[in-house]
Amino acid sequence: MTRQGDAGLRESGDLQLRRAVIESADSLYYAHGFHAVGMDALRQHAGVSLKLIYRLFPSKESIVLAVLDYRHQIWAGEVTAAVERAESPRERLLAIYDYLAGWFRAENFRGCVFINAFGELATESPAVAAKAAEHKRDFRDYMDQLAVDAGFSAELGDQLMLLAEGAQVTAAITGDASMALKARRAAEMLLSVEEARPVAGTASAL
Amino acid sequence: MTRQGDAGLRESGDLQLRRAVIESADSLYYAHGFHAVGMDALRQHAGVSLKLIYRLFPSKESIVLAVLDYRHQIWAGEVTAAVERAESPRERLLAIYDYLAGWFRAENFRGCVFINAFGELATESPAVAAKAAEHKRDFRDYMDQLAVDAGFSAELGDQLMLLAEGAQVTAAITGDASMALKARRAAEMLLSVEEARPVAGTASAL
DNA sequence: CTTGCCAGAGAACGATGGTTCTCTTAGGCT
DNA sequence: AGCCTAAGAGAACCATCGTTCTCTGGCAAG
Repeated sequence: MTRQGDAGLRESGDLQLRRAVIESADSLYYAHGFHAVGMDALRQHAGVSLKLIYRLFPSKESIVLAVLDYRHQIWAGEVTAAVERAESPRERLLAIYDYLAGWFRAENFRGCVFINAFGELATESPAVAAKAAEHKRDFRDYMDQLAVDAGFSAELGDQLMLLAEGAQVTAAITGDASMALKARRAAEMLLSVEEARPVAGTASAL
Repeated sequence: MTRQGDAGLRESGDLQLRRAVIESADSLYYAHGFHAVGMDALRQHAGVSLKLIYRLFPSKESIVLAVLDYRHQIWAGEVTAAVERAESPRERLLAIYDYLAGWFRAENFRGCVFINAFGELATESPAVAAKAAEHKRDFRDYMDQLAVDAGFSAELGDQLMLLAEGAQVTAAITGDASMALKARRAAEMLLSVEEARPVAGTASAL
């Protein structure tokens, strides 16, 4: 950990530091909003110097983008894990709502960070707007794939996604965690409709 | 329009001015975000002096709250009008999605101002957070009432509301206006389920 | 031990925010 | 006509932001 020329160790140290800064930024930004958390608050919470932060990131915007990447990975990992835990194709499609129910009840729940980031930063940062759009499209594609894999239409995946998004905003704004359950029951009804009238040309034909 | 003591005329003039400022603020805040629009930009767009603005409103926050009130009235009026235009109880429940479809296609569409305001200002302004919550609860109550009036359960109203909210955020972030139609088709399926199995203790029993 | 480099702490800087103040001017009343 | 009020324009004020710079101290190499 000594020589300047030792690129390997320096790089790995930087990666650890980056992660520490990102995790600090993540919790602060999520709790208080992006504008409300200045670089000084981040420096203090992360316990590093401003100089170091600006060696790791060229600007605050790049930290925000890194946080969004970080959150996307966490979200994708946890959602995938919840789905994998489900025991039937039908339960795989409904697992998202149980995951949301647990999340909504967390005491630090403040809605979807991508929706919040879009509302707060989209006009001043096209990069943030693009990241939010990418995240939502990714989630939509995932639900579509899940639906198709279970023998339903891709459109049903879209509909399940809309219910999940609606539950997230409504739970965040009104503070009503029961929205996850309401969304789940709506999803169950949608599944029952397509089960009664199966879609042509899907995996169910195999 | 002359004397200072003429409280009546002074008041009515102030009301007109208030409305002009609120309308300017509304279009600017919606287009660019709340933080991004300073008092000077508002002064310029509204064509009035800063001094006048601060005589009409004690602070920027109060302007934001006034804008939210203004938007809520517009939303409620337009949604109600769209619902009244529908010709069957079933169509009354679905009218919201056609209204959303038209809105999403507007070139200045940037999502629900209450969701955006919540994401941007909730942490620094409890009053804004409360207004957003009030708006969403009002919409939910309205959909619940519509559902009950049409002989469905109030929970179906909640579900229709979640679909509408999901469509708003998803359309705003991804720019995909077809979300309104997807939400409508999901809503139609939910209606068909409850139609097949009517709910006890509703208006249909009368 | 001396020298030189690097990181940390925090001041400094320029921009911008919301809010207030000053100065000027126009107009109605006695 | 002359004053008094009020309004407009915009500078001033103070805080805070993101970003950069300076100063200082410690540690490794020679």
